[in-house]
Amino acid sequence: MIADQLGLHVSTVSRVLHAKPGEGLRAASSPTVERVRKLADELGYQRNPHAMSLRTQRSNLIGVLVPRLSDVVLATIYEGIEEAAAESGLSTFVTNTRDLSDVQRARTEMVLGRRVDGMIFGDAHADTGFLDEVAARGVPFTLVNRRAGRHPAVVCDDRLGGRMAAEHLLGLGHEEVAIVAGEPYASTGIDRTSGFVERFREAGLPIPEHRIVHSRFDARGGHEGAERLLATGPLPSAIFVVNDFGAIGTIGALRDHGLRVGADIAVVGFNDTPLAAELPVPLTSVRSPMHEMGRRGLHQLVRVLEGEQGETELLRPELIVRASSDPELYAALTRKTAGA
Amino acid sequence: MIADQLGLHVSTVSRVLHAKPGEGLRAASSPTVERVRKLADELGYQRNPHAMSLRTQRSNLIGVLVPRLSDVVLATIYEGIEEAAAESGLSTFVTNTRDLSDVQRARTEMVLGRRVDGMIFGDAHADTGFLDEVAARGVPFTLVNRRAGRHPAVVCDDRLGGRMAAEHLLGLGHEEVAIVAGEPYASTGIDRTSGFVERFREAGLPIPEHRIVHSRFDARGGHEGAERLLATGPLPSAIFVVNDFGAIGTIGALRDHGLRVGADIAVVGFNDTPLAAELPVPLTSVRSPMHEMGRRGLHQLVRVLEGEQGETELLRPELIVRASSDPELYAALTRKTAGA
DNA sequence: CTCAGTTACCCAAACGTTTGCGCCAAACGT
DNA sequence: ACGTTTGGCGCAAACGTTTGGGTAACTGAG
Repeated sequence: MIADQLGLHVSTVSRVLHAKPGEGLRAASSPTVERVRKLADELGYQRNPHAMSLRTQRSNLIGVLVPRLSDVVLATIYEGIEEAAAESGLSTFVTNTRDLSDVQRARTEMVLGRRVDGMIFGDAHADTGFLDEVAARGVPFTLVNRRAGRHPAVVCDDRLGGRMAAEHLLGLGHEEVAIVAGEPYASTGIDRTSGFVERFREAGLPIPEHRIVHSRFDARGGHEGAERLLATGPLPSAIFVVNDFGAIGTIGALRDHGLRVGADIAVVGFNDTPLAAELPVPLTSVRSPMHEMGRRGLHQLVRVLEGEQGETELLRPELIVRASSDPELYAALTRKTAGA
Repeated sequence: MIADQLGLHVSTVSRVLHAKPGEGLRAASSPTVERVRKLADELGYQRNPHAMSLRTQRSNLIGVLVPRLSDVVLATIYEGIEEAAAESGLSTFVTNTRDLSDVQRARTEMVLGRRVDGMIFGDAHADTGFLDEVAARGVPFTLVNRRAGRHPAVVCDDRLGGRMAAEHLLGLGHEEVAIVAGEPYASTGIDRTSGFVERFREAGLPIPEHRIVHSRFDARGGHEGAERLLATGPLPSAIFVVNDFGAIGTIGALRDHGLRVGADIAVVGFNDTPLAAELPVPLTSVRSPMHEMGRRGLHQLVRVLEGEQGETELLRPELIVRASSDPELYAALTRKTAGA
């Protein structure tokens, strides 16, 4: 640090530059403080984070694991995390695990090897074995996107979201419905499905097993899931797909089968991704506050780092009705097209 | 390091553990080497990266700036970067700049403050002022996604991609075409547009100014761009949108105007995002090798870090024809629907 | 004038590595 | 038997901070 080339000791400079306003009052005399501050930003001084981390055993780094960043849902959540982290003076480290357990393990070790202060998992599996281990090692972490076990998590109230979708379709008179349920290890898919199923059961319309198929979370997954659904038994009048990308794939499959979404069959997605509204037949979707989820997740982690108990938060979803399920909106849409 | 609690000096252990195979032969005797190695992974030893970075002045960290990670194009490029980085023993630090110059500056300082070894910019602006400054400061970096000035960059051959789109539409007999050209500061939009324009000019069909509108790169941007296009003058028979998300927005706008994509008007996008194929009317798109672009970008940076000269690479695009522009494919599509 | 109580600093250890240098002993050459 | 090489390792400095513990000089009370 060249800053002590104005005759001061490095420790004095350190105190001046990094004393918390609450404590460092007796750091130095105000003239010295001025001199130091001045020279510091004249030289564009930035403290060396490695030296600091080494000394303080704190890196101000946090590691984030997600299944795929190219999934807009996770990317948006991560944007929230990063934004909140920056506000708290933390930096984040994000990496893909493709939802593979061994990659999760490997990347976790990697990230921990970088001496992060804490972690955020966006790719928790329902089988909590791995997370339990991590917790047992004393690593501070929180979950976002998916919950698992009793670990603190910030997620959408997915069960409620599923119920909302069900409520909507029930209100439209649908009785034969099917679900593209996502991966069986993801709480998002599980909870959304069970909320949906639950509401239909309450309405006296239990959904048979073969009307529920699992699938990957991307467009291809939704496509394949829908194909399997269409291959077996009579056509449902509506399909609930637990994520928008999957819904888009499902729409593609329906199109391949000559079915018009919104007219021949209703489709409801989840997350209300920005694309939902722009689709040729706009997609009804349950909106989840993804960005906010990331922000809250980071805040929870900060709490944990401060020694408090992490809490689980359920964020409220909201149903956005569009033409893919609402006959009136669909009619309005085709009216415009016909009029052209 | 507790590992020297078997009687060895820390320096010896250090040598044993991190000698490059090429040189460290005289590090220690093979029995000692064994003992050290054994204890090391018994204890799960991981070297402290902060201490190491402090000592060696190398962090093995690289900073990545992108406009938005929630744009699947950038997210995919980043996945490539991260994958290649992991293979090279590097870790990456990614952050959004929302394409705002002051955020770019601020985040760059932040990232540099973290003492990264180099940077990758995915958000270069055509105005190279900022990048020139960074280069002048001696920061090693490469560009991906967009090129700018003479700085080494790995990008799609966007001009060629634009020509391909033009060629395709010319082949189909289109004469009145329009362009939703993206942000005016992004080389992607600029080059794709100019390639397209160039090819049409060569065919004796210059495209008038008012048929080219700028737009944001997201779905809303494409929507608004198309609206402006539709508000002025006679309808074109085809629209080239410089990115898929924008194309989806454009499709939404066309739908709002009662136009059937593929029948009343052709649309061609760019990037061949996974959604393109799944749209109700599948989208013709110029595929760009996004993942590979990220990988190559990282490799270029590694080269620069090794003191070599960074090179600019143009990756080959590929035209994927689908129903949104091809009458036959569109007919096949509606035939299926009608047949249901 | 003395002495306690500030005020404004400096000192030095410690964080965990890396690395040039040097030392000892064994091996080697003649 | 006596230099010389070399294998195997230890020493200590250095990287840039933070932080508990000083210690002078100054201040004001008695």
